[in-house]
Amino acid sequence: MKDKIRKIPVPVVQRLTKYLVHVRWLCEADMTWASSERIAHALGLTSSTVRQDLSYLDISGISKRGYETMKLEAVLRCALGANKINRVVIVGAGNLGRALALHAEFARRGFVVFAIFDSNSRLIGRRIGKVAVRAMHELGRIVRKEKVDIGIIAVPASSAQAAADALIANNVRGLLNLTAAYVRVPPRVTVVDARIVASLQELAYLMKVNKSGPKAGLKA
Amino acid sequence: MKDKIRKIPVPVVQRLTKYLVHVRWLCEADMTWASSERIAHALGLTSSTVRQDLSYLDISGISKRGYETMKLEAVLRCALGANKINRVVIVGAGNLGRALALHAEFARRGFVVFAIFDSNSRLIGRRIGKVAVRAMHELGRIVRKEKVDIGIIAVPASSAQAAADALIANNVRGLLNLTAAYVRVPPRVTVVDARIVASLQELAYLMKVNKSGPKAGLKA
DNA sequence: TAGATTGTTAATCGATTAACAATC
DNA sequence: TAGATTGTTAATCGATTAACAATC
Repeated sequence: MKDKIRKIPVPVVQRLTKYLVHVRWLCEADMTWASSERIAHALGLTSSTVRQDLSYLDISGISKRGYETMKLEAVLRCALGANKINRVVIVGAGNLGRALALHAEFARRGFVVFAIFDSNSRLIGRRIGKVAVRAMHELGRIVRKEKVDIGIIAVPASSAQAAADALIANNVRGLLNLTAAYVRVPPRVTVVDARIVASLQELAYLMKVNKSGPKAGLKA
Repeated sequence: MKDKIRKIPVPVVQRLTKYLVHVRWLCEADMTWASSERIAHALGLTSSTVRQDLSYLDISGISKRGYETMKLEAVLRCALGANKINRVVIVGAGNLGRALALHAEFARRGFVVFAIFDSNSRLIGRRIGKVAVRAMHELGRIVRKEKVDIGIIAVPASSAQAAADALIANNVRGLLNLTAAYVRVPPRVTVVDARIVASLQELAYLMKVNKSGPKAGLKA
């Protein structure tokens, strides 16, 4: 049982999100124990990687049994901050922005969408699930009032930096960038890119390479 | 001028997609030359990384000037296979699937959506942009007829594996997985995950760490 | 020419894998 | 007990950064 909370490397954090999904499923299926080998197999990893990763968490496994799934789920949620409610706004009410606003998975994982903004006046007022599209000039007021931490950027790439700047000016501390653009931010702000077209391009490249050269592309 | 085409590491491929976006913009702005230092600065990288990355491509820069943007765009497109048209289908006509089917950026980047499938009979026949939602039992016929290479999985996580299996059985060689589920595939098939909720969780974690400890989270 | 910038090699840094003693 | 499985250390592997001679 380790107690120092070491800073977890990014690749490990990315895998922890996968463990959480899988372990949640194991719990639902009433599996009370899971060995590193079984988890690894289920997610295309090695047991060594799994044990190394879980060693960042405040949990101990037991020889011959493995890890207790309920406890593992709890410590994963805790480490990832998945217990906390994260207050989110979406900028851009195009197809993607609207889809995300309606995405039930978000709320289920603790990401609550408080508002969606767009600069197109024809969209203003339109209801998207529980929220209505608002004008950009309302962004500051609402973000501050609702104490929003996270902004999702779903505007055209050419407006991405402007959207980021508006969010940052109103104390948003994290951005999820869905555009192809690179977004500059000050050090206190964290950005994660989730660029679907870039992922498709990566896929196309890997497929090209995989054509003759065997060995699958298990990644991300 | 190197001519051997080395296999490009995944982190490099991911950056190449960013260079392509940026260089396209430089071309449009009539910048004919760009140094590694300028590119690096624009994308939050070091010039060393940029030069190292570009050394995988069939291009030479010139001292004191840098790289010719038009030529760089061309070799990037070529290396990533971005000249080729990629034939795509989407499985799942929920909010996310529909948004992607309408996403103009796809077509512009050479990813043409040939069909969208759903198991919900109430959605069948509904038009989404240029395509209509089809029943799952039509998937095999259409994927084969249109020689589709790539399947985008936008179904609920619990159906992800079934969707993948259906696609793979019909010779699709690449999958973009938008669900939280882990998808098993044979070695000839390549998978890239683009899980938005996982990205949000990663963001939430990095924000937590970034709270006190300074030094920005520039990543992905 | 002098100075800027490339291309590449070597050094550093970090992540993954292997191995194995401890333990249930 | 014997065998399975953990936790951790050490070895390997790969990616990033630094440095610098070559060159325009």
